[in-house]
Order: sequence, then structure tokens, then C-alpha cells
Amino acid sequence: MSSGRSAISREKAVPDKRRLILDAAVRVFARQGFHACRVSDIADEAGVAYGLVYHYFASKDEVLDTLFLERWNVMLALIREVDAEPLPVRDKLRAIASFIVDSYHHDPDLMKVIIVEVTRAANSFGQTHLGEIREAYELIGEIVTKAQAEGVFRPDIEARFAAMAFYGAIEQLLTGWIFGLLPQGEEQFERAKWLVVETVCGGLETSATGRAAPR
Amino acid sequence: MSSGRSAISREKAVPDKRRLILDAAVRVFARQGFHACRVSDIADEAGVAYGLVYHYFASKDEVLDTLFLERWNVMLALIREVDAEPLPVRDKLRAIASFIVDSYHHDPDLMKVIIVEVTRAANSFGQTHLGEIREAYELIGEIVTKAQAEGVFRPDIEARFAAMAFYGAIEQLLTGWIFGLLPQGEEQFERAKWLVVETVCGGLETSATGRAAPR
Amino acid sequence: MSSGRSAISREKAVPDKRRLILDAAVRVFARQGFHACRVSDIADEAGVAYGLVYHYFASKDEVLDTLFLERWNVMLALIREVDAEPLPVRDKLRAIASFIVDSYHHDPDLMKVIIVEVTRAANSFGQTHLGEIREAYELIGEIVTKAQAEGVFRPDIEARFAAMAFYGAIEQLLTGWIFGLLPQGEEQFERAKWLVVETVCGGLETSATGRAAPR
Amino acid sequence: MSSGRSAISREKAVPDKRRLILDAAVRVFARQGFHACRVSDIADEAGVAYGLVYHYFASKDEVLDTLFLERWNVMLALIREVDAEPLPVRDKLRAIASFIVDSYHHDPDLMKVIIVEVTRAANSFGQTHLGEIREAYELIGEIVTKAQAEGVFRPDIEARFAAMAFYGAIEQLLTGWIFGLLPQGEEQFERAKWLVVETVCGGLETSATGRAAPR
DNA sequence: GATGAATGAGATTTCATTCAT
DNA sequence: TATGAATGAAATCTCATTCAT
Repeated sequence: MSSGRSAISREKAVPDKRRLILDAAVRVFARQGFHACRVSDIADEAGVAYGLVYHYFASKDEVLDTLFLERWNVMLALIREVDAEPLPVRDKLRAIASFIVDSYHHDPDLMKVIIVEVTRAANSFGQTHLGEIREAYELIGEIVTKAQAEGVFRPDIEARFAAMAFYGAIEQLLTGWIFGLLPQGEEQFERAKWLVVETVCGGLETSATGRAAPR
Repeated sequence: MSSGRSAISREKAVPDKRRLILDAAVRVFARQGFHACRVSDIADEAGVAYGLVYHYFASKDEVLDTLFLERWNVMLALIREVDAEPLPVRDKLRAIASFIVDSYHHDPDLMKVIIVEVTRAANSFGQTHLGEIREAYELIGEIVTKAQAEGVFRPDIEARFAAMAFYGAIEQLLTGWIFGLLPQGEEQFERAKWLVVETVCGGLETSATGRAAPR
Repeated sequence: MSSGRSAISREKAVPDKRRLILDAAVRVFARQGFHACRVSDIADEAGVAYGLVYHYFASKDEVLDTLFLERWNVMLALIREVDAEPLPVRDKLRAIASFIVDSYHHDPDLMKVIIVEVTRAANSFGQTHLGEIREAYELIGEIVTKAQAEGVFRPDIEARFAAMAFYGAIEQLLTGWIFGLLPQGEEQFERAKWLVVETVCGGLETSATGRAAPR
Repeated sequence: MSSGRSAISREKAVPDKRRLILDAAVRVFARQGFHACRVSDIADEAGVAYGLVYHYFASKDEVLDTLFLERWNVMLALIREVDAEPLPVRDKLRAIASFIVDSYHHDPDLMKVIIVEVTRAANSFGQTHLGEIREAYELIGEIVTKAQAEGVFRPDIEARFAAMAFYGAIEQLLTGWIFGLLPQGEEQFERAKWLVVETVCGGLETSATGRAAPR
């Protein structure tokens, strides 16, 4: 989740106005929240005229829809990609956790918007994008299912529950950073990737052996 | 999280109007979302006049604040209580997971409102109640810290990260139910309590032994 | 305008609630303005229950109507009385100016309310009490007319204009005190009575002679 | 006070909407009073959409503020201008009285609004514009002070009291017209200018000589 | 007389969206 | 493409008044 947006804008020396608006919207949505901001705030932040937002987007909703889908689809692609490779399950989950944490590292505002305004918004955008959101959970669930089939993961914890626990743990870490409840920084982000995989795969208990922390 | 509200209303054959409004607000917030509903929707749902909402609450915000604090404080009390008892860490975490899942079982609307409108709402009510939210995470963190000191939990996974992972896993299960992505029912709820503790404490991997699923 | 209200309340050791409400209303209207205050503010200030205001008065308007009429009728009575006596015109005008200034001295809040909410409120209470207001101006006009007939006052300045100028000058002094634009105090009030009569009768110019300031 | 508004709108064949709204507001405020009218009344009177009032003005208050300041500043400028010229005090006061009366003649609604809603509104707009209101009184007071220094005006009547009496007399004449208590018309207005100056400068008494009424 | 909960019409203000230029 | 004035539906909140006790 670290490439898309900046890559696109890097391609053009003069970013087009549409991109300008989307990038401005991320900052404004993150700062004020989707409901609390006005379309004029987005236009002001982007330095474009009010009506131009409506030239490129049919509505305020569509701006958020676009932002969400751009990112979420990159994530879905990555999960599929990871799943297709012949890697140990820990590496697969590690790759997913890394991707999400890196996404936050690269563009915390965008991830804040996605988490706060979409993935938990059961009455608005969460419903709209239920299909995409569900797909992510299911893809992760499939990874778990395979690991169970291979005997690496316990079969008594249903895959879809496990997938939810895994994803929920990551999202909660991001929530902690977003709310300022957890320390941030390059080192913290790296550590978080290891921690979440270690916790969910290895468990917090000491019974298991030979798990070394990174570095 | 299963006693307070209903207990109070059970004490009176004729529930007071204030309670009526709060209970109606839960249903309306859950159904439409805080932003999408009007104060008149709450009044209509409660069967009272418009202005009475403002007789008892200074604003629409205060209605949600009240609902959140009523419930959250019960949870904080329970966590403190659990922490004070001389129980194994698994039992403590199990008690917390049980409490939250039971809360959802008893009053799914209220828990939906709390999760959707407060604990993830970084720009509105989440900020307002940051202190209470943080406290819950910290209390769980302390339970983990003690388990680490006792040698039951690994010391290399920081307690506050572990606490976030644990809480995040539970909240994600509730989110799954709220979005209709996970099956619900008495049995599912019981199983979920076991699963989340098992996942976080024992880990998903098969290396550990002798963990029986409930029932 | 210095007797009525206090006289009434002095008659009873325990003032009746109706009086309590009226006196409280004066303070509240003066402090916040008629429109900006709520009926509950009056009740709170009076220390009585909300509904009691409506037991004694049909509406919020009626409270102000009552206050105004109580005072204004005393003033009308005084002007009539003064006019009936065989006094020089200066003494008559002096008596009227004295009465109004003393009224302010004794109960500035009430006079503030009367001036701010009634005598200049052309679209609300001013219209309601137009009859009483007009009568005051006409009574003063009659005093001027007589003075003209006696040859003491110039006949070329129409009596009703002169009456308006005289009354307007006094009301403006009160306005100055109400707005904090003129210094107040026993001495200032006494001086004001002399000044306004001297200005209107003798004029500001030096041509006339033998006019000594009081004290 | 006779130029500004109409001049501006005369410059454009199609008056801008902002001006349209201000002019409509004058009529509506004068007809119904500031408190009794709704913003939609202003919009309807102006023939524009509801929201346009808020496009140009932050609030209903700001509409009145704008109207008051536009006019009052013209008056302040005139008083300063008059004061700077080497005229006899009678001519200066005559110019001021003329200006105010002409303002009423030209736009009685606007002057009604200013007097009824601002200069006597001690708890609302009067306080907001206290600085500007005070300045007018003080400027007139300075004119009186100079006349006293020149020996034309009696030194025993304090200048600021005299200024208040003078201004109050004029405002009361306007109040009389506003309430329909005094006859109006070109001739009446001309006569009023003379009367008020004559009353305040020369006094009502006959002792002084050689004062001819106009025409 | 006295209380204050209950009512609901109505006000201001906001802001997504449209549209003429 | 680009602009921002113009629109008007809809929301929150206020508060005078009523009424059961």
C-alpha cells in the first residue's frame, strides 16, 4: 500500500487537477472527518475552484469512494499475489501485515480515512464497499485454510475467525497510532509487523520455543 | 455489559422518559447511524415529543455521550474487578472477551453504536472519550504485564501492543457480526470467546499441544 | 416614578409571588433584554417555579405590559397633577424632568426596560402602548401651549415639537446613563434636571442673562 | 445621509444581489422589526434564494450591522467635515440636524431601523456598536465645547450634556414620525431642522429676541 | 396556589449540488 | 476545463405555552 498514489503523481511533473483534488481530500478527510468537512474545504485545500470538484466527481461520496477503492484494490491485489506464491503461512501473513503497516507509514492520512470512514462505517461507506471489504477478509481466510490443510495451523480455530482476529489486530495497531495511543516511528512500525504475526501465529504464551524478536 | 440498562428499566413498571429516549436512541443510531438520523427520529422512536429530548439532554451529542459512558464505565469496572482477582491470565482475558461478547449478545445495537460511532471515530466522539478508551487498553495492558512478570507470557512482545492486538481481535469479531460477515447465535458467541483467547494466548500454530475447543 | 413598586412591596413583609415575579422580570429584562431572556430566567431570578409565571400572567408579553403600565400611569398622573397647579412653566417642566430622573435614580433597571423595550419599540410594545405614550407627549405639549398663551414661551415653535424635544432630551440623558456614556450619581442626577430645563427653556446661547446653575 | 446607498445602486443598471439583499432587509426590518422577521422574509423581499443571504452575510446580525455601519459612518464623516469648517455653531448644528432629518426623509425605513434596533438597543446592537455611537455624541460635544470657548455658548451647561440633549431632541422628532405621532412632509422636515436648532440654541423662552421662523 | 415535565412550532444556519458563464 | 454565485432542502436547537399533579 505504499506505491500507488505517489507513483501516479510522480509520473507527471504537473499533477492533474483530479489528482490534486483527491490528495487534498485525503488531508481534509483525515483532519476533519468526512462529515465535518465541506466540499469547499477540499477545493480550498487543493487550490482549485469549488465547482471543479463536481467536474471530476459526481458527489462528495464519490471522492471518498475513489480514494478507498484505489487503495483497497491495491491491497486486494497484493493479498492475492502473496497467496499465490509458495510461501510459508507466516511469511504470507507477514507480507500482508507489512503491506498495511507500510501503507500507514507512507500515507497515514489515507489509512486513517479508510479505517475511520469506511471499514467501520457500518451504515454508510462500509455498506457500500461491503463486497471489497469482505473479499479481503475472505482472502486472508483462504490463506489460513491452506495452512490448516498443510497442518501448520490448528484446525480447531475456524479460518474466517482467525482471519478476522489477524486483521483486527493490525487495524487496532493502526487505530492506536491514529489516536496517538501508541508510539510511532520507523522502528515501531517494523516491530509492529513482527509482533502482530508473532502474537497471532505463535501466541503470547511462553510454552512455545525458539521465537526470536527481530534485530 | 449485560446488566445496567435493563436492570434500571426493570425496576420501574413505567420507565422514565429519559430512559425511553436513551433506549430509542440506541436503536435509531444503530439503524441509521449517528449522523444520518435526526433528533426527531429518536423522539418518534421513543414516542415522545421532540423537545423532550432537549429537556433531558443538551444536544444530540450528549445522548451518544451518555450511552457510551454508561456502558464503557461498566466495562472498565469489570476489567478492574477481573484484574484484582487472583486468576490465571487466560481466565482474565477470557472474562473480558466474554463480557464484551455477552454485551453484544445482549444489546447488539448498543455495541454497534459504541464501535461504529465512538471507538473508531478519531475526529469526533473518539477524541471526546479518548481518556476512557485509553484506560481500557491500559488496564488490559497491565494484565499482560503481570502475566509477563509471572513468566506466563513472553516478555518480548510489549504488553501494550499485545493488549491492542487482543482488543482489536475482539472488536473485529463484533464488526464481523455487525456487518453480517460472520454467523451469529448463542453457540457462535460462546465459541468466539474461546477462539479469541486461544488465538492470542496459544497462537494459531500447531506447535503447542493439548488445547481443546469448548464443548 | 419613585414610589409605586417599592411602596407596594413595602406594604407586605412577605411580598406576594406576583410582585416577586414582576421585580425579578425587571432585573432580567434589564440585564438580558426582553427577547434574549427566557421565561425560566424570570422564574429562576424570582425563585419561583416555572409555571407560576403563567399562573399570574397570561404571557411573557403581559409581564412587560404590566411593568410598563404600572410606571407609565404614575408618570401620567404626575404630569396631570403638575399641569393642574398654578406654577411657572419652568417649574412644571422641572417637576417632570425631576420625576423621570428620580425614577431612573430609584430604579434604573425599570427605566432601562421602559425606554429600551417600549418607548422606542415601534414594531412591538411601542405600538401596543401607543395611546399611553402619545398621551404623555400631549400632556407636555399642553403645558407648552399654555406657556405660549401666557407669552412666556415663543409662539413660533409649535408646542408638540417643543414637547418632543424636551422629552427626547431627557430620554437621551437616561440613554447615556444606561449605555455608560455619561457619569452617574446623586450630584449628576440633580444637575441633569437643571440642565435639561435650562437648555430647552433658556437655550444654550449666552445672549440670555441671569441663569445660575444649581448649588 | 442621503447619498450612499442609492448612488451605489444607481451606478449599475443591474444592482448586485448583495445590495438587493441589503435594501430588502431595510424594508423588512422596518416593517416587522429585526426580531420578528425571518431570514426568509428578507430573501423573499429581495427575490433571491434563502441561502444567498448566507452567501453574502455570515448571519442575520451581520446584515443589520452592515446597514448600520454604512449609514452611521457617513454621518460620522459629515459631522467631522462640518466641525472642520469655520462656521458659526448654529450653522454646524443646523447642518447635523439637516443631515439626520434628510436621511429620514430619503430613507425613513433605514433610519427607523437604526433608531429602533441599534441606537437604543442597549442589550444587543447598541452594545456592539457602542464605539461608533459614542463617537457621534463626542463629536457633537466637541462642537459645543468650541462654541463655549468662543463665548457663544454658555459655559455652565456641560458640553457632553448639551450634545446629548441636542441629539436626543432630533432622535425624538424622528421617533415621533416613525410612530405616526407627528405630521410628516417636505415642509414639516424643513421646519423641524429649524425648530430643533432654535430650541436648543435659543431656548423656548421669549426673553431672547429677533428669531424669525424659516420661510 | 405551586410545580416542572411535556409539547411542538418555528427560527437560524449549513452545505451538497446545480448551473450560467 | 474552470469558476463561484445561486439554490433550497434539511438539520439542530430554542423556548413560549400547556397541563397533569
